Amino acid sequence: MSKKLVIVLGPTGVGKTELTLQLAERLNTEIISCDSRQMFKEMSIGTARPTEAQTKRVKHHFVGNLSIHNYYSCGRFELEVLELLKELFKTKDTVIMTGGSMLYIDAICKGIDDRPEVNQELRDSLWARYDKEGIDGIREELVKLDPDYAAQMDPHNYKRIIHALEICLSTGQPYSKLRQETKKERDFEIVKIGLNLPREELYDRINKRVDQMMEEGLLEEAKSLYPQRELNSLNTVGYKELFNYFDGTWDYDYAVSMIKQDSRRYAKKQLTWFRRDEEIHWIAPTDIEEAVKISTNG
RNA sequence: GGUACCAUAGCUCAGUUGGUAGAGCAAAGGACUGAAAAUCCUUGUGUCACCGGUUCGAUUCCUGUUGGUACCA
Repeated sequence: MSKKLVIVLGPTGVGKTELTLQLAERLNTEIISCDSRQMFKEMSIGTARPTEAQTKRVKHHFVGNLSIHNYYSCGRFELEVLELLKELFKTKDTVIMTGGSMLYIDAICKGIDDRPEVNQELRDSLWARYDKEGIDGIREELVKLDPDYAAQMDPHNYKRIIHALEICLSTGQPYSKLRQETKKERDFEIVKIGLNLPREELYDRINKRVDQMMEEGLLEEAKSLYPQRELNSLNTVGYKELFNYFDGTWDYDYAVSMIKQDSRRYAKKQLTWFRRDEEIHWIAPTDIEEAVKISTNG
């Protein structure tokens, strides 16, 4: 019998956690989280990480397994998940993955190019150059080192320019040479279930969930992480807004309203990404029977 | 009750010396292969409060009405 990975995806706050728990119990299997922020053990309330009660119901992987100081990437995620799946498929026919990190989902489904990991010193020096010379300076450098990529990419997106330069400079060849973007074949079946709600209802849920996070103590959690606010892992909705409050640049009510707004925008961005994926079976977040049916018929 | 000012996009406001209007924010749409909850791009038709008047033509000027703000009673 062929092995199957069921991926439950959808925008933030739609109700993935609860449906996935029920689904895992019905299929007697485990859950792999596909969430680039729930991995950090220091960030619990603001990432709506599954509670202890929930992780006791079903075993979860990639939740609270990293520190905010750790470097991580979707490339590592691909390798580690494939490794884990090999183990899990020894005893399970079906494994569930859930989360909303679009690129991470793609890394598992389609694979990602082999590419060297970034050297921190090189990265720091390129950022320093960007600060000093602005986007024109780094773009000109990319035009020299990889004119093909420079011509096709978004010329305003400094993060992509910097990353392309990192690859050019560390490998000695143009970044575009390493961009294969070929889909990798998997030796297991993949089924995607998408959860969605009418936009207004989704936004209402998101707003209420932010209020709930504040009641649960997000302010204290963010306060304790404030000294490390420069870390990339903390460039995260729910934390970065409160850092502005601690700075004194925003007042409390405004910061909370911005967490809501940024969460809504994130949900919209996720939906934009998922919309073009025709493999997704869209269902209502409460429709567990349909989820079971899709998972078992495949 | 009197006087003055205001009423334009979902919000805050600009503007048209009379030829039916534009910014910021919100919102929507989109891009996307290693820091992705990141980063970046695109999008502004709205009875210009309502009823009349003047005018070839009124959102703009005038009368009145309604609502708001301030001051005076």
